[in-house]
Amino acid sequence: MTESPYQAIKRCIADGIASGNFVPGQVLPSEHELCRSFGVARMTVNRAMRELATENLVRRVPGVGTFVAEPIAQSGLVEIRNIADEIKARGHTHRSQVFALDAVVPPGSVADAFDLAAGATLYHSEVLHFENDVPIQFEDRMIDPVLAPGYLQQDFSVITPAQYLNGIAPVQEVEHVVQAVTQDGAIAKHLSLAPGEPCLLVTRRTWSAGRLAALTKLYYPGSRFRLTGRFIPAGVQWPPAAQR
Amino acid sequence: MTESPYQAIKRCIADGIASGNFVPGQVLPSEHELCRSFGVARMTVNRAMRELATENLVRRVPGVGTFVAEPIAQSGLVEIRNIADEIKARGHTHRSQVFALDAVVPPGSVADAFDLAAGATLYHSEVLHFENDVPIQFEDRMIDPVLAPGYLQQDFSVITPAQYLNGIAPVQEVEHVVQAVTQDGAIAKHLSLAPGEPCLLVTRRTWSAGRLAALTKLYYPGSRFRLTGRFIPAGVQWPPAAQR
DNA sequence: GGCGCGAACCTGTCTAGACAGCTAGCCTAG
DNA sequence: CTAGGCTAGCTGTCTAGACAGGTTCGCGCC
Repeated sequence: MTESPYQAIKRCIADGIASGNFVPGQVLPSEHELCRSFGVARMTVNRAMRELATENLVRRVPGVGTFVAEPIAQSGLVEIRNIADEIKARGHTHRSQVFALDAVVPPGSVADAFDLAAGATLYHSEVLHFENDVPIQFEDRMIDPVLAPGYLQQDFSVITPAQYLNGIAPVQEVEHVVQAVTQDGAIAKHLSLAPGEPCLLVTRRTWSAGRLAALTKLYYPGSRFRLTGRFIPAGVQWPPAAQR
Repeated sequence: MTESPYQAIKRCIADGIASGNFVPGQVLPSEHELCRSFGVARMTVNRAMRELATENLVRRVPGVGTFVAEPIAQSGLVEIRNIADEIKARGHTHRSQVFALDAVVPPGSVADAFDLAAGATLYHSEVLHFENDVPIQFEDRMIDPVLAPGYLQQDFSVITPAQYLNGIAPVQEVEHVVQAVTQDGAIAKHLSLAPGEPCLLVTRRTWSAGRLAALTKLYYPGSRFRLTGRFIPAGVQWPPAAQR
């Protein structure tokens, strides 16, 4: 799969932003300069930059120039996307650190949710995700061993839990509960939360093969994170467009 | 604000799809034909169609043609439900109090989002909703007067803005941005927030007739509120490759 | 010193033509 | 009748040049 020139330009700029060669707010070379650098027509450069702008990687100001956009982390509310993929899609680097990976006997309420016999164990993991070395998500996951027997043998600093699970147990149904909370203790420390800084807590339940598969708590720093969701209601129909 | 040719072509096709003139799966005119119809160069048509493709309104198959996309089936995590209905569904009583209902000249950023001429006004409302006399949501809404001409004449202590709007302007697309924030001032007072208590801020943008219809900020007290959503992932996208 | 004007530069958009890769359908040779 | 090739049509991409509208900044005039 060979890369077309405009894609090469796009990737080049995106890489420069991801690697920190271009700093947020910095002015980028003008289209004219890029034409000369890459030896292509302006329309080709224009398309690359225009697409970067619609992806919110750069901001363009007519008459002034093109600037590296201030990063605003955001994540899909509706879909379950891999946080690593999302970060990479923004042209940033992803890294994760594993704090726990073990089998535990869950508290009664959790055991009930999983319809678990008393004394049975669940697999449990705690992973902190970084975007450009800034902590962005702390993930606390309980998972049914039956559906993910090899869970404890994974290296979650290489593959994310979501990636691994998606491969072996397709998600059938998902429920999200979103709350605004404050945190102290370990989670606040991991996410570098200022005292009293609000924190988004997303509690996600996923069902697979008709049974509860995982119970995940995702903590996001309130000041550096947004959840977004977009959807199109089914069956919309429009009266003829209003003239202006 | 005058519309550029490629935008006119885009809107024309999009309106055709929205109005049902074009049926999902139907072949659209080729770029060549559109060139002749609109009297423009192929690059102009190409840009319009390419953007429609990235917006998932149409699907393009090289060597074959351009087709109206099948509507994306996904139920909203955050559907637009009426807060009054939700509260009543819980068996509680709903009451609301109107703090503002007026026409305002919005700040520049908001005017831009609405694609508004300078100095033009938007309708604006501020309503506080109570569940069993406990404040549960503060709603700050900006809305395009064109789409809701009678907005200012409504009594929003009787009918909620969402109820009214749903009746006159069906929603085409919705975007939610969820953040955890802290508030002070009027909103904190309305919601009886304790100092430093986190607060869920949902910024909702709704599109109707292909244009931004409303920009709504919903504030929920973090300690007394949860946002929940459930959805079933869309199984298969499209079957073009799966065919043979 | 202050003001206004113009030059230089930037992005946004459009044009007319070109080539490449792909597909579907027809048409011919075996 | 079938297999293979040919062709017409489609999208994807690129070019070289053009104009429009906005901003920045310096220079000259008052």
